[in-house]
Amino acid sequence: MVENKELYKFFAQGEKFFQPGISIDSVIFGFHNNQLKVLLTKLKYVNLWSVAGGFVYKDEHIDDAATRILRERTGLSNIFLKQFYIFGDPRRSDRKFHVNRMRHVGWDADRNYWLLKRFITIGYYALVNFTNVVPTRDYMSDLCDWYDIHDLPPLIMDHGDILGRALETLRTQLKYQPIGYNLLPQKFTMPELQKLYETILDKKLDRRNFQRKMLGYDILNRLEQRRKGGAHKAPYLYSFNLKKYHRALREGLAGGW
Amino acid sequence: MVENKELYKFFAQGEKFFQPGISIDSVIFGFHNNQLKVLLTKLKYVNLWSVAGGFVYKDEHIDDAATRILRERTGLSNIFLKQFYIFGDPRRSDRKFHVNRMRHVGWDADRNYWLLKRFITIGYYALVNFTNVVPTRDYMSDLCDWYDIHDLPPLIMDHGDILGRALETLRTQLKYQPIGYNLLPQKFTMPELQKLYETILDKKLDRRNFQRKMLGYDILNRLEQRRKGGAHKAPYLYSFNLKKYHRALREGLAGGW
DNA sequence: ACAAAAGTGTTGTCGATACACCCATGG
DNA sequence: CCATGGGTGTATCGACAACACTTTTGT
Repeated sequence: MVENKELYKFFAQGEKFFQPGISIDSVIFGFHNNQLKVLLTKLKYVNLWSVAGGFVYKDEHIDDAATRILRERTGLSNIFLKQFYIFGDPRRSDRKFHVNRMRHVGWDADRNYWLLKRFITIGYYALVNFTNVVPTRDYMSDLCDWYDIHDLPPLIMDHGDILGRALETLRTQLKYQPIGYNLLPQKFTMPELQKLYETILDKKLDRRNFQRKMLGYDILNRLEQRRKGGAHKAPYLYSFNLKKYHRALREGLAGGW
Repeated sequence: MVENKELYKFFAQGEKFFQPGISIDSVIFGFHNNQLKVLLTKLKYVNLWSVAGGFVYKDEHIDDAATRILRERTGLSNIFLKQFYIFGDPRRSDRKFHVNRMRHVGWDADRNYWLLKRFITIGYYALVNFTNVVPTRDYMSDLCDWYDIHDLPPLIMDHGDILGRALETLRTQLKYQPIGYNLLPQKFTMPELQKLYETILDKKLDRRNFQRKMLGYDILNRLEQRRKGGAHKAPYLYSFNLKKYHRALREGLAGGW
C-alpha cells in the first residue's frame, strides 16, 4: 500500500524534520443543522478518533504549524485559530497506541524511538465555516468527519480533556468577542446567529434581547434582501461589517451572558 | 570557581535530564511600596536580565516544573501560578547569548548542541507576597532582585514580550478573579487593597465605590483591629475569607473595571 | 383566518458611577 | 481646630431581562 509507505516514512524519518517532543492538537469547531460540530479523524488500525493533530517543523512557528495542519484537514486558510492551553502531563502519551500502529506498517521501534518519548502538546481551537470545509484525511487516518459535540466517538489519549477545555474556552471567549464570522455563511439571519450562540452556550436566549444586544455591538450590516422560502415571516439577512468586527475582536465587547 | 563548575555541568549534562526544546519562563509579580514589581535575575557574563526561567525534567509535569522554579527563586511554595501563553517563534532563541556564556566556563559547543537548538517556552505568571520572598539567584545568575514594572533593566531575548503579555493577562484576569490574597500580607486595609488594584490597572479608582464593590464580593473578613500609627483616621484591617475566596476563584466574579 | 415566526417597544431591576456628608487623628 | 484620610449614604444612568404588541408569511 502506497499510503502505508508514507506512514512508514513518517515513522522512519519524522525525527529529522520535526521539533522533538512537541505536537499540536487543534479542536476545529463548525456549525451545522443547529448543532455544534467538531472535526475528528479516525486513526488507522485502532477504533479511536483524534482531534486535528500534527507536528511542528524544526524551523516553523507553532502558529504556522497549527495553520498548516488546519489547512491540511479542511482545505481552508485564513481562519480563526487560537492557542488555548498546553498539556504537559508526562504521562499523557499512550505508548501502546504508537507501538500498535508501528507494528502494522512493519516499523520496529526501540525504547528510545522519538515518537515513544514524551510529548507536550499545544492546544489550539479553530472556528470554521462548516459548508466550506472539505474534511480530508491523511495517511495516518482512514476517516475524517464532523461529529456532534454531544455525540462523540471514543477519543485517543487525553483528547477528551483537550476538547472539553477548548469548548470551555470558546464559551468564555464568546462573552468578550464576536465570533459568528468564522462559523456562519456570509449572509445569515438573526435567528440563525442566535441559534449559534444558543448552541455554544447550551442555553436558550431571549429572541428580542438578543437582537437588540447584537445590533448594539454595531458589527452587522442589515441587507436589503430577506430570507424567503421558509414558512412564516421572512427574516432580514445580515452580513458582518468586517472593519467593525475586527475592531471588536481587538478591543472586546461589553459582554455578559 | 565551584559555581562555574555547576554551570559547566549544566552545559555538559543538561541534555540527559531535561526535556529537549522546552523551557519555562515565569513572570513573578510582587507588590511593594505601592508599586508592582517583577522578580528578575541578572545572568552571568552579560548585562541582561531574565524572568525566572528553567527547564522541565524528562518525567516532570510542566506545572510541577514551574512550581519548582518558582520555589528555587523565591523560597515559596503554594503560590498562585498559571500558564498564560506559549512562545513558539523559531527565531526567538539567541544563539550568541548561549555561546557567549559557554565560552566563559570553557564549554565548547558544536552546532548540534542541545542548548543551541530551538526552544519553545511556556509562559507562566505568579503572584507572590513580596515580604515573604527571599530572592535567590542560582549558578547561572549573579543577581536576583525585584524591579519596578515601569523601570526595567534590559531583558534577554523576547522576555520583554513575555513580561508584557503576562501583565496584560494579569489585568484581564483581575476583572474576573480575586487576586489580593497572593500579593498582600495576611492583614491589610481597604486602601492598601485599592492601591494594589490601581497599580495593576494603572488607573485611579473611586475610593468609596471600590470599597462597596469589594465588600459586595463577600470574600473579606473585617477584623476588630485597626491599623494605628499612621496620621489620620485609623482604617479597618481585613483578611481574606479563604473559603469564599477560593469559591470566587473557581466561579469568577461579576467584574468590570 | 390562523399559527408560527419575525420585528419593535416598554418597563423594572440592578450594578456602576458620581458625589455629599460624617468620623477620626496628628500636627 | 483644621487638613487629611477613612467610612457611610444617596441620586442618576445605563445595561439587561422580562414581557406585550404588531407584522408577515404559508397553509
